[in-house]
Amino acid sequence: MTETDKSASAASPLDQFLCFSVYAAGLAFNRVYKPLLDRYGITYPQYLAIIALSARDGQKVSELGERLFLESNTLTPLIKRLEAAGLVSRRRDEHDERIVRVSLTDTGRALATEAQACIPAEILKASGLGENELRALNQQMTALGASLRGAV
Amino acid sequence: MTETDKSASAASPLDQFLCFSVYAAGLAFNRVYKPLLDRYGITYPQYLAIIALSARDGQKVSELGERLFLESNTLTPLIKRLEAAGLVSRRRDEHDERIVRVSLTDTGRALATEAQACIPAEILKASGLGENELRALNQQMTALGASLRGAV
DNA sequence: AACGATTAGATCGTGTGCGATTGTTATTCG
DNA sequence: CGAATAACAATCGCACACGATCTAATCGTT
Repeated sequence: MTETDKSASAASPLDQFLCFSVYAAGLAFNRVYKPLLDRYGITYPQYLAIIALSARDGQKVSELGERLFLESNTLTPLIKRLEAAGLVSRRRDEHDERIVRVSLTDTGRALATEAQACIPAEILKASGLGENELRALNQQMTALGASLRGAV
Repeated sequence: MTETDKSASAASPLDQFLCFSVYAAGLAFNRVYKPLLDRYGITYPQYLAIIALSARDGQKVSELGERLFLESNTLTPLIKRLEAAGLVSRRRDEHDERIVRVSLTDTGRALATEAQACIPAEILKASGLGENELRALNQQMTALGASLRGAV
């Protein structure tokens, strides 16, 4: 394993970039999840939104956005697709009509439960990591994200 | 710092997902890069493509795709935008007309040089990591991507 | 030479991300 | 009270990602 390793492709300057390995790992995660999620008819970001909703129902769009690091311009259409699929419901807050609260439907909650029961194990296997390694890497990536976000 | 830490948002099941911390770090990288790249009028994926091209000129679209883990359906429009911006040139291989070879123009090469001179230092700073930590994390993410890709 | 099979890239439709703007509903303050 | 302001979600335009399909060029076999 030297700097002239050709196992996958010739050495590339991209190999030196953490941003690139993160980008590429993100693409790879997406591709591993896709066939698993196709069974449920949802996309990977939709899956993340459902996980976030499974923690607490009736979250505001902006709260969901804080958890997912997304804004209404991305979330509104995504949530509407989940609504069209019958997985979530949207309703205006009765005390503040500016706010839209999102909840899982029974179907959505069942999907969240079922998906969380099968998928994580498959991902763990695909990652090639042990549970402890995965947890450690997760912490580092969480910290990295926090640093990058705070660096503005 | 307990499981009820509320510093950013209440604990979320997403916190347990490596895929999510990677996803969120990817979003965060994108947002750190955006103002830096806006000066050059390019996007983050375009920047990665230019870095990949700076290693070797005249790469095939498919070679570029192997480096970036993308396919022609994504790369063709991206490269055409770079061409429209005057940063790369596209020409058919003279021995095999199916192949399109992509090269940096002088402008594109100058941009690659300049961008690589300023940006990595800013990113290192924003990441909150030391050089060694960054290198170690990069290796782990590269390995993770390789595992996920091979797991199909 | 001629045919089908393979390869390379381009194209199309859908779903994110995101900067910028808009519309509507609360809140603040004169 | 009423006008300015702020907050919230929605909308719009553009640029990725990606499955699916298409076209054109080459290769392999006979």
